[in-house]
Amino acid sequence: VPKVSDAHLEARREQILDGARRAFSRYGYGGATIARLEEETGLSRGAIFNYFENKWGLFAAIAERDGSRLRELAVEQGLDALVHEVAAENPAWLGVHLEALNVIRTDPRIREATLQEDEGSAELLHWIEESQREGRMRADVAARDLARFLDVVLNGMAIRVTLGLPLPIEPLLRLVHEGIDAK
Amino acid sequence: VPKVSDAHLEARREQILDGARRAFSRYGYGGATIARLEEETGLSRGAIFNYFENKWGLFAAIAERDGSRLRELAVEQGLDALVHEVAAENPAWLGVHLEALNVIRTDPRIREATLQEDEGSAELLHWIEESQREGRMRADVAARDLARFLDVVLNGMAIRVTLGLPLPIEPLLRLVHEGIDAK
Amino acid sequence: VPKVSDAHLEARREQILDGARRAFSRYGYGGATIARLEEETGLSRGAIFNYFENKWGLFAAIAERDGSRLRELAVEQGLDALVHEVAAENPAWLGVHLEALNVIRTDPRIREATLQEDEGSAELLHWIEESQREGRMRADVAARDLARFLDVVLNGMAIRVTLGLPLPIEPLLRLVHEGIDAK
Amino acid sequence: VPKVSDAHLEARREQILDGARRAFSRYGYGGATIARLEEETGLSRGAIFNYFENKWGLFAAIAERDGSRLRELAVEQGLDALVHEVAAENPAWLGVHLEALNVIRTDPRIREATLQEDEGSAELLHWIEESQREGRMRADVAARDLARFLDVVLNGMAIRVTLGLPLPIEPLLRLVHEGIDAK
DNA sequence: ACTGGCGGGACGTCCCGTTGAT
DNA sequence: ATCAACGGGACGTCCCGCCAGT
Repeated sequence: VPKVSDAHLEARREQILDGARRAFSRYGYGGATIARLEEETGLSRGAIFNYFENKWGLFAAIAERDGSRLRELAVEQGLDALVHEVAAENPAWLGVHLEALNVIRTDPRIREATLQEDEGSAELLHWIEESQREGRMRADVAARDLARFLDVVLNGMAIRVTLGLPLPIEPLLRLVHEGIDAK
Repeated sequence: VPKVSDAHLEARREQILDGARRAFSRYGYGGATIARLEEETGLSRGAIFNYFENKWGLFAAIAERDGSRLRELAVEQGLDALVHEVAAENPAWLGVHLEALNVIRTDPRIREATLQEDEGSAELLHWIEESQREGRMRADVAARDLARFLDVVLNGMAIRVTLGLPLPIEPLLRLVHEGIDAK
Repeated sequence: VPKVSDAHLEARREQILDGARRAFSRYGYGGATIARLEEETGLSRGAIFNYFENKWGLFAAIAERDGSRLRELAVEQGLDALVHEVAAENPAWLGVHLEALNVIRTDPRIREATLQEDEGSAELLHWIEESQREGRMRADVAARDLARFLDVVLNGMAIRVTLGLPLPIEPLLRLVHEGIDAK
Repeated sequence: VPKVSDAHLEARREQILDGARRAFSRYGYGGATIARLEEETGLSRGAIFNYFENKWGLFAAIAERDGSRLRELAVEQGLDALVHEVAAENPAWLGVHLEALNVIRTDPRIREATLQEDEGSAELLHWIEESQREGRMRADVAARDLARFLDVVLNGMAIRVTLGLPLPIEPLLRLVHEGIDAK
């Protein structure tokens, strides 16, 4: 018989995830010390590590969700809405997404482990293929390459947003939709 | 009185910068421990800290050079040549460029210090304006916005390259030049 | 007002002592974490600390019983039967006995507290003196010294048994008897 | 080119070994915290772990030497001299010997790793066999069993000595000799 | 009576940068 | 100019025991 309700447990878990997400986003994985995780979650190490194996387990739980959210949201609500929202809010999961890429890039062990896996979500690809069939996206470029282009743009955009640099949303979307060269 | 020639001193300094660049690129700032810097440079702590104040000073010296190289090279040799070269070589300075952005993003003190500064190089802007005047780039979008779009694309591309993910150079360049929507 | 019978309480207490004895014997005092005590007893922290002040109190309760069992059993059932039994079973209390000696030896506070006390059980001494009077043990060596010799042999034997090293029972008993028996 | 002489390095290493030996002997492996190792060696963590991989590496280096010294000294200087010396001095290596046995007994990983190895030194066995051939030790008991008997006695004696309990040297040697000497 | 969520002290380890020796 | 021994701060983790909850 658990001491507290499952709802409470779940709420605590979310509380930890939310606080840790902020900490990881703001300070990066290495910069998010346990002390900062305590501050940001409002809980002690004892509490945090009661829900997660260790710091890496906590980050992994967050990164797994947030790491692909950029592409998922593009599919769900469309490119334009995504860009508008992200640019306006600079959500913490955007920082976690970038931080996850950092860790993959710089930690030798993690790098080997994760790069084996599938690149990107298949859903983005499906969405593009469907858009091509419906005539909304150009079909003379392979869907896979369109997906990679979008990945490039979204990540590049994420960098500017998380750095707090100005992002000209409308012109950028226009360029993405049309191209930069003079006609 | 120096025992060795100035040329020797300069060579040693470059030796350190080169080795450290590899280390910072591969492991990130935090992951590049002094021990790894020693390995990669082939010199000892004493030598390294004789030329640079501390680890941060060494990184700053490298990052200052490499941080803007992406944009500079775009101006110097054109977008296409840059993309081809970067994708093929994955140069160490590319990793340093991304790592510099990481540090700016995650280290509170650095963040405040650097974001005050001018955003990006003025040279990129000049080059774009010139291209617009010469009719090679579209003029119905502000040069500043074109520059930011290029920044987005180049950084996004850098992420893929440094992660070792496939980058479809020709299609990507085509999309950048034209746009993704069906005509 | 207790909700359960005294018999139940006593049974629970024994359950805890038994499980904890196994844990202390296997892992030592420091290695027997509360988590392992929970596993081994099948009860939770709350239950354990409801019956015992703290981890040390639990160990002390066990060690007090088991610490002198070696000598007690020698008196009760004779040396030969004891050696046979111990070598065959490697009982948990044997490990606790050794672990208690360790703790006394290495914990400064415990050391001072326990070494004041009487060395060994008086019963062993009485038994030896009686054996001497009855002509079963040699009388040309002081009973106190015979007791200490037996203590040495029993502890040394305990080390081999708990380590799982082979113990040649019959030859060993023969050598001991040739030392202590009356001619 | 080393900064300091090899003699200095070797002296430092011995200084660390000596201090750590005292700490391990007095407090046991777990009780010998890094802080206590610093106190006892008079050096900092930086110095200690410059010479040894980690705490376990330091202990292993000491234990490997001291773990078998009891049997070695028995061979080298004879049983009687050994017992006299050990009882009078309670040398730190005696505590390390016992502590090594503790660790082997209680640490699951160490246990598996070490119990595979050969039991005891072959030298003790050779010495006994030679003594048997020369008529100084009884030959009607297998040398291997005599060795194990001696192991039992020496370890049991070590416990009493390290605990600070009185050890009646002459009577004890007399009893042991009546067991092992040739008639 | 019993559970287990949680706080927080202490420990081993990592690693930066100083310093004194070549 | 270069080296490597060394001091010491900070971090992640372990884990004891309290107490709120049932």
